[in-house]
Amino acid sequence: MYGLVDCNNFYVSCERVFNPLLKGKPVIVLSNNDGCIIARSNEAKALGIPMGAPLHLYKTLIKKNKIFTYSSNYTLYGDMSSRVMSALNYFVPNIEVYSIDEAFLSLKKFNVQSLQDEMFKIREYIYQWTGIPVSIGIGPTKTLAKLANKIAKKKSSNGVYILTISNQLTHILNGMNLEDIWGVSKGWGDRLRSIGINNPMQLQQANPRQIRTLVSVVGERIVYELRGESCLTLEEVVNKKSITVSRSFGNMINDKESLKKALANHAARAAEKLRYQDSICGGIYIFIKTNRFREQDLQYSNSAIINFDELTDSTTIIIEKSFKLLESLYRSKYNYKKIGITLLGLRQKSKSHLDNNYIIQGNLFTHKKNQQIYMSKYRDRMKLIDEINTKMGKMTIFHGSQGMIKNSKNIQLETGKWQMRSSYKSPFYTTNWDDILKVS
DNA sequence: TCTGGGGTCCTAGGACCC
DNA sequence: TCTGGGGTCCTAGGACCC
Repeated sequence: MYGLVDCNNFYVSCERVFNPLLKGKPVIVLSNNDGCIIARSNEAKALGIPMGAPLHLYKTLIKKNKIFTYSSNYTLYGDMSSRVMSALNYFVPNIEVYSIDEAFLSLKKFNVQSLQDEMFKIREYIYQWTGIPVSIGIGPTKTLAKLANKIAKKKSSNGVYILTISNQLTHILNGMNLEDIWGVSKGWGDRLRSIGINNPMQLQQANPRQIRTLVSVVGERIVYELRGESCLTLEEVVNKKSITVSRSFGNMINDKESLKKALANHAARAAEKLRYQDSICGGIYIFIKTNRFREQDLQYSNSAIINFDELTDSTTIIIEKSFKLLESLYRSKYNYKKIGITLLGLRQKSKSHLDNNYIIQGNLFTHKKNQQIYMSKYRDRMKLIDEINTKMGKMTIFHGSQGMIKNSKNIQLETGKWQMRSSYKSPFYTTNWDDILKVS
């Protein structure tokens, strides 16, 4: 079973820890520059304030109802987040920190009978230790755990809900909207409805292949996950694959020097984050934008990428290269609202010794029309492939020509274990070789 | 007048290789 | 000289998430 722990109204709850008078009162937290409303207490939600709403549209409502309003304090929220996560980790050894306020749990080692009591206990302790209230949803797949969490948030559940494959699930899926399912947006919901799939139950019963043609392998996975067949595994790896720092300006900016100043700051912050996770980057991406909400203004949005000759974590180099890109993007006739930088091609610094440990290069599994797995090119792979296929039994994992092997990195011998990157072409995949053997 | 910031993954298609 | 089939690598753009 999987669990999903979600902090209730996280940013608001953080503010409440340090100001208990806010309990029971309507509270909202604002984005950078106090532009948008990005967190709401239940009381504020009840007053009809939507997520992400621009503040200026709700000024009168806020005044009238005496809603407590806070600028965001990300340092505080980040710190509270790590407290919650380590408290959680104390009870559950295998967790995936999914976002600042959410974590997936692997509950394989827990006794199913006592699961509910255990979860109530964990919830209680987290509140005691951190002051943050959480909801816990449990299900046989990540997608169903997500769904269970939604139900756990309702008053009648007392913060914990366990979802199993049962008539109850059928009932629940029938009564929900497609968009209540993790991974289904309004866009996909519309596409699904256009072929007569109107609720999650109908999606669960749909032909996976048909869903795939409509919304890609990602949608196909959702179908299986709703059936209780796990396609998504716990990803405990923490390192980011890209790092972005961007901000909107309070006032619009026209001159190049001010843009450079902002960009240098963002680049320095990004490089800091990069070093913090002990990585080096292979290139950068820069973008600038005018204010898209001012339709009367001339609009301009542009970006550029540069790949470095050598991987680096040096602030000076990153700033220097970002200035070069800015030169190519800057046009003096526009007023700019936003600028940002993304570091690309991240690699683990301390693991770079693995580069010498390639065992196999090239394509391993290929999906042939006759559904067979075969070896593509090199004779000396044959033995190994045979062995792998034997162990895997009936389970076939295949992939297309891309992605699986980037720089021959998909299979590495590390501390005596086979590890494998995910297969993008099969709805079932795992990143852990042990899991593959277990499944087979 | 005022509208956030930071991520991941998948697909299509071009260039190139055997 | 002509041709077919298969594989790799890379990027842009478009989805989705919190």
